[in-house]
Amino acid sequence: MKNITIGEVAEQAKVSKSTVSQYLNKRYEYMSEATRKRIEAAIEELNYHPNIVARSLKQKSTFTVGVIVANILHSFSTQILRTIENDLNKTGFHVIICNADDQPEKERNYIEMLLAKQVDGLIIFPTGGNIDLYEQMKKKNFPVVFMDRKIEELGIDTVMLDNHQAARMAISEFVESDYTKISIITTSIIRNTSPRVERIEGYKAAMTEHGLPVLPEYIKTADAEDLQGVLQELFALEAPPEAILAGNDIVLIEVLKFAKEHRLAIPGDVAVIGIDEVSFASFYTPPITVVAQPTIKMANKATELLLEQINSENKTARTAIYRLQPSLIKRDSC
Amino acid sequence: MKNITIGEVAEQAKVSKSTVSQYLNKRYEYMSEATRKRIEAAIEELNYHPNIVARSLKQKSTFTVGVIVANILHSFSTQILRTIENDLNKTGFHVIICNADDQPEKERNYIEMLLAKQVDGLIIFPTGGNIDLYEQMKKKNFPVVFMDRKIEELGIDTVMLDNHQAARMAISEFVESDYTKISIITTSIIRNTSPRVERIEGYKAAMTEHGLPVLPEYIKTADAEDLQGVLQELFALEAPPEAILAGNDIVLIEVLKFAKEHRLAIPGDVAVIGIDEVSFASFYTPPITVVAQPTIKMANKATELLLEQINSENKTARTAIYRLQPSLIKRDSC
DNA sequence: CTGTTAGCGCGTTCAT
DNA sequence: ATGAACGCGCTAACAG
Repeated sequence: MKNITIGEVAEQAKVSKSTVSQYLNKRYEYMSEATRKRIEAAIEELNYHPNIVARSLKQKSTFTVGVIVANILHSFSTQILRTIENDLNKTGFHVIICNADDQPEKERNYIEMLLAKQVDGLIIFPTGGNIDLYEQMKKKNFPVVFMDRKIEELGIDTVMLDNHQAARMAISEFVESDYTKISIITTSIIRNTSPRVERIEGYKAAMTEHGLPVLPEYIKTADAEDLQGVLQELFALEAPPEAILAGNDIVLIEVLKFAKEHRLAIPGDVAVIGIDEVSFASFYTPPITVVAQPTIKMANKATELLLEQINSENKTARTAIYRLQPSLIKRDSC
Repeated sequence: MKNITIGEVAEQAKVSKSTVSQYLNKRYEYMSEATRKRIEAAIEELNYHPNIVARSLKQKSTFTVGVIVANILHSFSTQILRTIENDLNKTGFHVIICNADDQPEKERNYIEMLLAKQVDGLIIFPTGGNIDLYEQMKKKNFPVVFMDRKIEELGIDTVMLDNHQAARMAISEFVESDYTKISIITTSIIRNTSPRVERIEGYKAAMTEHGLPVLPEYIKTADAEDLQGVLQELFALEAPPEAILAGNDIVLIEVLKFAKEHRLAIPGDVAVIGIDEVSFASFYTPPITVVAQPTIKMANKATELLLEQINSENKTARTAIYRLQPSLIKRDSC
């Protein structure tokens, strides 16, 4: 019923605890063949498994990292999560997944709990609402990497999309197809998260470059539940947009719903490009053109950076923001 | 740089460690207002946070549970995961997520590691390949609940869909629309997982009830990458099916791809019903009829059962299989 | 009300 | 080659 300990193994094998410990840590150099066999047998017989918690207490390493996503509803998050989990497990780490739900208070809680649990590192999609905590970890040299969003002036490794480029690619694509009335819609969160801001900036820059006017009424931001209303407004305009850039998968879905309900032909009545690849893009009618994030590469990079931090003693770790390039997947919605 | 301990707080506050411990555990009944304040101040000043690992070592509880999904690629898994995480976090538990990738060896590894890490309980989508481990946990009275798949004769709490009913609902729907040549396609895994088997059984039973022949060539099972081939075969038949029941979201996607590529009109050339709700079902062209699993309820039930087990000392826990009912979401693909 | 003491399970010198 | 003893950070009697 109860868990057996190293002591009981030692007893069973007629040796001392430390000898068993040696064995467990594969330091059998100074150990007779005979005792080794005995220990092996004892472990087998008792079905002994070392208590990692106790080991962690001593060794200061739990082989566990925490991942805090801003919002688990985005397909982007789950894709990233999937490959982080995969990468990290290969290295023998477990990952505790937490969903901050875009709420800084939740994020704060998670960070504190995870630190108290002595995780070896953290990958965070920061809400931006806990600068003090971020700074504290940075100062303590605790392994952290940010994903998707950057927090300026903090010097924390960050991997994110080249959002400017993502917006540009989409706009160029629209322009090539001779659309000029182009709208961008993003989901809003209270804080000005960098992806949202940057995508809008990129949109503006690209529009200007193409000699197109930047009209505020074409730039929309709303919570998921208000998206239909926003779309109503957009199409009630005197000059409704001919093309919509959906800032993420959730927006894209709402746009497609709207188009369906209002019998707007894509791309006839309105062209659409989404940021973030979605499961149905390739076989939708029409197939949806999309600017895809290199989620696998991003996740790989993040775990790589984190492991580097975890395994390096030197505090002179140079930090950087890694911007990965999006790719346009041309299909027929534009 | 280093973490501060309860000892340093005690020192700072001029009391003993145990008094600080009392304070931390909110047992300030027998503590002078003054010392309480001092401790509070010391904690604040030192920015002290208790080391949960050390606490766990003593208390035998890590407030962490592990969830091992069979295959994280299924939307069903991620939906379940999402609400388990949510439910459990409300109760102060963290969740370590592992993806067994349908490989029993991986599952075995995860179970052993998680147990060694002293998690308080496990929710498993069992591969079925580690009966000995399951039995062992059961015997030790270790909190476990199975999700989605049952392992017979083990007496472990299990929450799963009424798969028979799911298949029946779909078949009835097809029959009501006068389809008679009905095929079912599922993804295969080496082991005979119960959902797959039960859905096929349900299909057969329903077909028979409706006086329809059960044709082996209409019952297909394949890995995701072979699904297109299977569909080829199906439509190369002398009497190709008029309707397809897709056993899960992955199959559904492949069916829709196939239909698109081969210009098969839905439901004109082939009617389709999927098991598992998908993000695009409601606004696809045509909107896809689907048998949805009550994922939220299932996850709620699982965490409820797990917490019950964790919080109960009595080993007379009666166990059961909880079958939740699917619901048909009628749309236009059939 | 507060301090002393003794573990929790394991790893690590330091002797032997 | 092996064992005794101590410490990791915290909790829990038990004194006082």
